[in-house]
Amino acid sequence: MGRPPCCEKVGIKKGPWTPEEDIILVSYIQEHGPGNWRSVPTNTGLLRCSKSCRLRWTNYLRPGIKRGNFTPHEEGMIIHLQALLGNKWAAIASYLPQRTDNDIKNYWNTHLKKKMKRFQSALDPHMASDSTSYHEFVSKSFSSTDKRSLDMLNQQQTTAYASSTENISKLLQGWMRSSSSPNKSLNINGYSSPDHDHDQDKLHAHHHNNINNGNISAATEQEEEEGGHEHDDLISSSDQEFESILSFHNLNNVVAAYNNWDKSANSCDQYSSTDLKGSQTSTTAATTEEKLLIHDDQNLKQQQRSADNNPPLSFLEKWLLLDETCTSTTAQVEDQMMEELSPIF
DNA sequence: AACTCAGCCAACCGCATTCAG
DNA sequence: ACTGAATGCGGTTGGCTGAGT
Repeated sequence: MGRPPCCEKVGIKKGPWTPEEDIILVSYIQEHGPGNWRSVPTNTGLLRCSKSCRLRWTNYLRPGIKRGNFTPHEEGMIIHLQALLGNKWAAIASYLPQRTDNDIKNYWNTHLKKKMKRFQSALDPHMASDSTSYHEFVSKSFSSTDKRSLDMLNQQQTTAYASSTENISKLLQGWMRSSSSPNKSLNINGYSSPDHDHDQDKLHAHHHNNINNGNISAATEQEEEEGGHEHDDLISSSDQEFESILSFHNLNNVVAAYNNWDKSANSCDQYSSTDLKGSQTSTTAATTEEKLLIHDDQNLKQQQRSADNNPPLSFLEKWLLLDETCTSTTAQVEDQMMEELSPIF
């Protein structure tokens, strides 16, 4: 016969997780590692279904998850990947390891889809003649070479847990806060670090400045050339930003920027590697996370080795890979990128 | 101050695939 | 080889929150 049932339907708790439950789950996974979800509710005493435990871990408690404040860079990646892969959120999330598929899916449904709609409706009068949808438009911007690049990238990388214990410490801090101030809402969103959010806001604002400082995309240019000013009002600033994200037309600038960027990416790789080593030595307990860290370091080295044996990466690969291996200095690199790629972003 | 409404997001549901027995 | 549970994944929903009236 098959396996015994994973969990009984009766006595299973549903709804939002409490900080106490989170702590129980996190400490169990720290001890035993993620996986074997069936045994989690039994061994922890949590009145949750194994499925619920796995979801809670992967979507919220897993270390290294970045929450909220999607950067324009991430937006661009999501838009391109969605155009390429469709609603394969797990596949898209594999290129953005700091984001969960649920997070990306939510962000797409609540923000990007609307932007797309506005963008499309603003462009429609021009697109109507050749029935080009935004999907086709984006796909055209994204060459078949890039599709191959994505496949290559998928083979090269393994999904890696980020090296920080940020989430767990936030969890503990949030729990301490909520314990000491019972009136305070136990809203799990409260775990997010205000400093982090602040930095993200600054970064976001910076990107917006760069974007809004006069980058006219191909579509807008086309409109101007055709004297289609009647739709100017329809294209909001966010649409312009959006078009900028989609536009890969100024390839000369891309190549120039890429050459410079390549250097920063290399130094960044070193950075992340030493970061990992540093964090390994600084922790004393041999936690599961440490094991994952060591695993990650090995993966990183393996990636670097395999990269040495492979042909030069395309611009897109660098873009994507950089985001994977260099999260600690993403802000710096993005700033540099935004300056260098100003005609595009 | 009270109410309504829309936006957002965590979590659930159900289907498809994988895999243990 | 077969069965059925475990797992993965995408779609959907319920409840919270803040803005508007």
